[in-house]
Amino acid sequence: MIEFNKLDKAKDLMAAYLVKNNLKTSQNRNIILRTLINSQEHLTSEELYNLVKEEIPNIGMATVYRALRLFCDCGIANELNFQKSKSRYEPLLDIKHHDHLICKYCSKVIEVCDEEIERLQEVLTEKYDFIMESHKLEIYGLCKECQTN
Amino acid sequence: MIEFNKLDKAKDLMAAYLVKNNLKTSQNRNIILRTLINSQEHLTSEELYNLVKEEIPNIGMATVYRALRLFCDCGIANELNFQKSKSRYEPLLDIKHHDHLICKYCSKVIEVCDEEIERLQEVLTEKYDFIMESHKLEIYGLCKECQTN
DNA sequence: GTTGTTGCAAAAGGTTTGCATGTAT
DNA sequence: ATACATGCAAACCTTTTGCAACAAC
Repeated sequence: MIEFNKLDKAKDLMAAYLVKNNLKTSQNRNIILRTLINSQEHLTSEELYNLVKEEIPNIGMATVYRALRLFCDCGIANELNFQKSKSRYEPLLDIKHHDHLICKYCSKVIEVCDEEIERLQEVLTEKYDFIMESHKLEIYGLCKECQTN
Repeated sequence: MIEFNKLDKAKDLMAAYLVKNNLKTSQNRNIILRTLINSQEHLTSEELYNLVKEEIPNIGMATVYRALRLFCDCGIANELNFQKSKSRYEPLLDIKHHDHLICKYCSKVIEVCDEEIERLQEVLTEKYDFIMESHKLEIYGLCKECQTN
């Protein structure tokens, strides 16, 4: 059984995008990409910046932002806006659309998927002659662990 | 048939909140409240500020922000964050929880409600032993009118 | 050699806060 | 008379941008 390698797939996606847009490869961007993909969390730009800084001490915040925008354009990452004025980013590879349960107390994010809700959303939008391009469902509350505290 | 008066209800809610927290009434805040409630749109703070300015030319932006925070604390209004770094506010009175269809082209917001989706969200959260406190469903796409353009 | 990438600093954009003054109780 | 509300300006925080130096092709 061959283990699927997310990072390689991300690199391929990015390489194709770079070629298509006449952009150049860069060491820094590759490291930012690896750091984002290997982290299983939904990082803020600042968290990602701090992680990357361990490897590239003099990296600039702007470089991280520019890389993140490029990853979103490639389809490698997704920008999430759970709360005002602080974006988080999630790798997008080979995951179906999913929703988020967000714990208000520990800030943990649980990814969930419900086919029936997805289907009903389509029915709902059709009722309004609305063409759905994307959607997000966020449920805020108290996770299992925080309930005991 | 007596028409339900949203503004009066909002005023009552606010009055109770002010008393409970030893706050004072204010002319400006009342005008901001009326302007918000009477507008049926999802205003940004700036849009609200500009509307209020017609009545109180020298009103400050800070006053609008302070009022909006208070309205949210009262349960009179709800802060929406459809896109990064620009909040919109909707009056909350006597409306059931609802979701939003947001047109990416004309920025129109359609309020919708689907009981079945609401119910399935409860089932979903129970599956994860998650206690839901609030949730939001936002569907982005192309509204009926924009499809013909 | 040309052009994209980077770090830095400055700017931008939305929101909040400090402070002296005004206003409600 | 006390303490909250206000307008103004400055501060704040996240994100973007201009620019000269650097790196990839």
